[in-house]
Amino acid sequence: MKQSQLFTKTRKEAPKDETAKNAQLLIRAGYIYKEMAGVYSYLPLGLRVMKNIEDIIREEMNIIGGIEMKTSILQNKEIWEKSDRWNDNVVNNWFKTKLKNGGEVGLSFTNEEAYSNILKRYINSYKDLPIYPYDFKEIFRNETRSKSGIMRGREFYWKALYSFSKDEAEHNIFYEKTKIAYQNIFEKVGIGDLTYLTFASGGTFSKFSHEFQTFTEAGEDTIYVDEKNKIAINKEIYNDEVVKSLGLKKDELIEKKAVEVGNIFTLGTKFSEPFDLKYKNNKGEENYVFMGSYGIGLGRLMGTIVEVFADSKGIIWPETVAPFKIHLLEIGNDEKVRKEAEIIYKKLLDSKIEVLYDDRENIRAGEKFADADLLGMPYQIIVSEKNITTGKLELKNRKTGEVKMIDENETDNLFI
RNA sequence: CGGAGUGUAGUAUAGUGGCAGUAUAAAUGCUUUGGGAGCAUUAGGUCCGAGUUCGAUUCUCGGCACUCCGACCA
Repeated sequence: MKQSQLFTKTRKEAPKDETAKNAQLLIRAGYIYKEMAGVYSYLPLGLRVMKNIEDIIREEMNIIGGIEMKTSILQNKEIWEKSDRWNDNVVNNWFKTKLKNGGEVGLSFTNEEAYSNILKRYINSYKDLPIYPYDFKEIFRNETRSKSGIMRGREFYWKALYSFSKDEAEHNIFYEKTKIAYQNIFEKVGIGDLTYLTFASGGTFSKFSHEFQTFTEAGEDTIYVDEKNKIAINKEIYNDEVVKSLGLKKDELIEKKAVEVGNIFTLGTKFSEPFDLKYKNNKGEENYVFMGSYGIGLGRLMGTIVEVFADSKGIIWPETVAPFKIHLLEIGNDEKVRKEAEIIYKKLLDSKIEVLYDDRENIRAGEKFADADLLGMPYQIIVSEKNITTGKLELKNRKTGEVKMIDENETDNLFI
């Protein structure tokens, strides 16, 4: 993409109504636009990051048998009354609205009810199970206080998968698979080393649920970490008994601030009972379906990546999620430079390498460099008069700052 | 939801009961061109409502918005 076609602009100064680093940088760089507290629009660059994250998650979900669908945003009150979660005393952060005929609907706030209700129509026999539907979806929560930029919003985009299994044993097999899938996802988006499987409070059907917590001072959670075994315990359940039951030693645990980027949860029959979600086994006996839920907040994940990698100059995207892999900078107003940059731009496009080409005219070198650092593409290729007279290009690694001089024809195979 | 604070130009900030200033972004011209350039010119602003006052951006009250601390986060 040519940068001259991009309507967003960078800003030097952070907005006064944001203190979270992720929001400050993403707004300054033109990835997101703040609509109101806890509500952000995703601008062209921001959307590209979200889509990259979405693709990584989708791939892993499909590998473990996930099947993508899309549930509605407007939610039927009657369905939520079955699980008693329409009740304001039970759930106090719904966005509810009225239909013209006076009826009430809600903006989807989580997905258990929607899935249980739909799947009841399609699950009859043990032959129908297990199944693992999921969707990517906007979720709305009327938080009394949203904060931390895009890490805790009133409107956010998430992936939620629900597992429908015949029994607990079958459920457990899938549950273990999702742990691996989740760890793969966090590896792929670049925060694997910083992300720990964390034991958190379970529910009726299991002692623990599991969160994936990423170390960052921007996080809202406190966890106790065993770095050797790569597991952690959330402060909310941290006590001697829990430490012991997990085979850990208290004096080997380190306290850390972290953000919950994903969680997996055994639901058991909590929802299949109120929805009367049953199947017949091979003896004709009826049993409740055994459920689990598996969520990842994409905006929160994107914000976490910014928090974790940014430096004083701006954002640093891991290659896998960067809106463009390469930022091609044309330096100086020179016809020869422009022609050379155009050629390289076309070559990169032909090689299917995603490139943002800073073709803006009459912008000084310093400003282009500063913008490129703020925007945070993993590599910058610099074309200038100085470079083309020697037949070389400058390749700069945004993260390390390392600069390599490469031949013009080397661009073909550098980034495959 | 409890507590605290802030609303001034597109953005970031000064300041004042009596003509609202600076930086930056924007527009025009000239110069400049490897780390957010220089000069000149132009355009652009006091969140909304009520009250006090000769006069309110400033003081008072109400509303709205935003931020922070806490609670909540199924």
